Parts: sequence; structure tokens; C-alpha cells
Amino acid sequence: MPGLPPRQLGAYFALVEAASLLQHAVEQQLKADGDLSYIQFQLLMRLFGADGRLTMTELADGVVYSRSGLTYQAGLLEKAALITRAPDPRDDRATVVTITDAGRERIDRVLPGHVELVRRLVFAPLSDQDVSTLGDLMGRVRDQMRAEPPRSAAPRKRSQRNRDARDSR
Amino acid sequence: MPGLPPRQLGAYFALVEAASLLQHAVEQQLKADGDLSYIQFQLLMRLFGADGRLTMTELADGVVYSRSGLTYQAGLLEKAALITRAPDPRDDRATVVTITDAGRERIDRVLPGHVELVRRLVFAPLSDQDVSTLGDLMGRVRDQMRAEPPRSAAPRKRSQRNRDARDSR
DNA sequence: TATTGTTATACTCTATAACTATA
DNA sequence: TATAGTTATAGAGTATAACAATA
Repeated sequence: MPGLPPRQLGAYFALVEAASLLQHAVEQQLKADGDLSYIQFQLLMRLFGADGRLTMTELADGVVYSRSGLTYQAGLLEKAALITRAPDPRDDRATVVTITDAGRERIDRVLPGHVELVRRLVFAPLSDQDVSTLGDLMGRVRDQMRAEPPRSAAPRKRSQRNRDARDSR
Repeated sequence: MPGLPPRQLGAYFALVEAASLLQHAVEQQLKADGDLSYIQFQLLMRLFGADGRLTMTELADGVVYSRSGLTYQAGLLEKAALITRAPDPRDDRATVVTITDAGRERIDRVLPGHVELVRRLVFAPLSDQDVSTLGDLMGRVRDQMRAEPPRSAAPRKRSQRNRDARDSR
């Protein structure tokens, strides 16, 4: 790949391939153990860690890239009785999402296998020091991406549509 | 997340979120600049780096998780005239995939923006030393995952009906 | 018998645009 | 006018199973 020094190239490829393998393995595990997609798991975990209730937009943040995508996933979770949706008393435009007991149970059911898998796939070959370092590096990369104006440097020439969708969040 | 020490938890979350953001940003760029999905880009890159021709199974390795998925993507690339498929003279079961001039041109068109994006999103906040370290750590994680018995250890898949029946008890 | 690849099919997910309703 | 959320719909991608041909 011209334009990227070998060191960076290697790091980039390792990152991409590892992330792809990890995502695939995790999806298998969540599906098998609790019939959840990764996104559904993330949404439930977010509610789990937020004392149970969040508004749709709060819930979406960082997990899903379109409003309708969240509505779709929330619809599935609601149909499975893992969450409920109700109007927000404080803002009649918003809807508050609440995790149900069944939702918590589903997380409880899935989590041990998930933790075990992550431990085996990503942390097994790393020392405690390595883990700290990795957390630091990836944390910086993540923060960089969060801070990036998503489309700013993308060539203006081609499609205006893609940009609009992202920018509107 | 019970069962995972805070350090590991932080590293895991940073990794997952960064990977998700990166994937999304890269897909936008490839689509906008060259009308390619990430997978199609990876397949073309693989051919690009392999002196032009590979067998379907060689091509699939590490990029795609099912045979039919590769056939589908190869079909799209062939329809776009970025690759050709022909019987392998050395093994009549196999088919050899070859990148076309148009395929190379497409890569040439997409690569500058891609490199620029990756540089900005992942390498900007890292020193040269950091990059080496990251490459080392993620390389080890990747190798660990490659070594894992992919499906053999997973519990036999149940049918959807069985799962429903059990869940409703 | 095992392997390579394709096809048929059904399913999941994503995203745009149009819409309602409230701030 | 802007924001929160839903719906309709269309398209992209994925995976399993059945299949044909070759090793």
C-alpha cells in the first residue's frame, strides 16, 4: 500500500483483521447463548449500566448510525420483551426505553460466555502491562475518531447524501 | 461488566468502539470515492498484492466467512469488470480470479483517500513508537484468534424452534 | 469421500425520505 | 424552525442447504 510506511501498514492490518475476527466470534457467541445480535447486546448493556432507563437518542449514541436503525432494533428488543418503550413525561417528543427483568436475565445469561470469550481471544496473549498499554493506545484512537468532524476531510465532489445523514446526528 | 477487571474492560470497550467507528468511516470513504464495499476493497487489495491472480478459496481466506458470501461478492466485482473468473488449469474444480486493469485503476483511485483517512483517524494521535507497539499487540491478538478452533468448540447449533420452545418454559 | 464452487432461498440489517408531533 | 421518533420501502449482505463436478 503506497503512502503508508510498513510499520503503520502492519498495525493497520492487524487491527482490522483482529477486529473483524473478534466481531464475528462475539456475534456467534451472543447468538448461540442468548439469541442477541451484537447491537442488541450493546443496547441492553447500555441500559443495564444506566440504571435501567434512557431516551432513544441517548441510547443510540455511538452504537447505531441512523435513527431508523435504532427504531428497528428497539422494536425487536421490545417484541422480545427485553425492553419497554414509553413516552417521556419531561419531553413529549421523546420516548424512554426501560430494560425489563427479562432483559436483565438475558444479559446475565449471556455475559459469562461473553467474558470468557473475550478473555480467551483478546487478553490471553497479553500481559497486564500490555492490557494497560492497549487500553491507552486504543483509547486515544477512539477519542480521535469521536472528535473528528465525521466528514470534514472527505472529498466534497462525490455524494452529498452520505454526508447529510452523518452530519444530521 | 462483572468478571472482567476494569483495565481489561476499558481496553475492550476502546477496541470495540474504535473498530466500529473506523469501519464505518472507511466504508463511507470507499463508497464515496470508488463505489466499493470494504469487503470488495479487501478482495481487490488481496489480488493487487498477489500479482493479480488467486483461487477463490485463497481469496476468501480471512476476508469472508462463507463460501456463498464470496461467490456473491465476486459476482458483483465481475459484473463491475474489476475481476475475471476462469477455470483453473491445474485443478478443474477451482476457479482462478484475476484482477483487471479496471480493477487496478479502481484501487488507484480509492487508495489515496483511504490512506489519508487511516492516517488521520488512527495514526494521528500515535507516535512512531506507539505504532510499533500497537502493531505488536494487535498482531499477537490476531494470531491468537487465527489459532482458535473456529467452530469446533462451539456448541452444536440448535434450531430456532428448539430455542423458542426452551425459552418459553 | 472430500473439496471447490455455485445457486436458491430466506433472513437480517441498514438507510433514505416522508411523516407526525412536540419544543 | 428544529428536534424526537416512527414507518415504508428498497437494497445490500449473509448463511444454510442442496447441488454438480472434480480430486
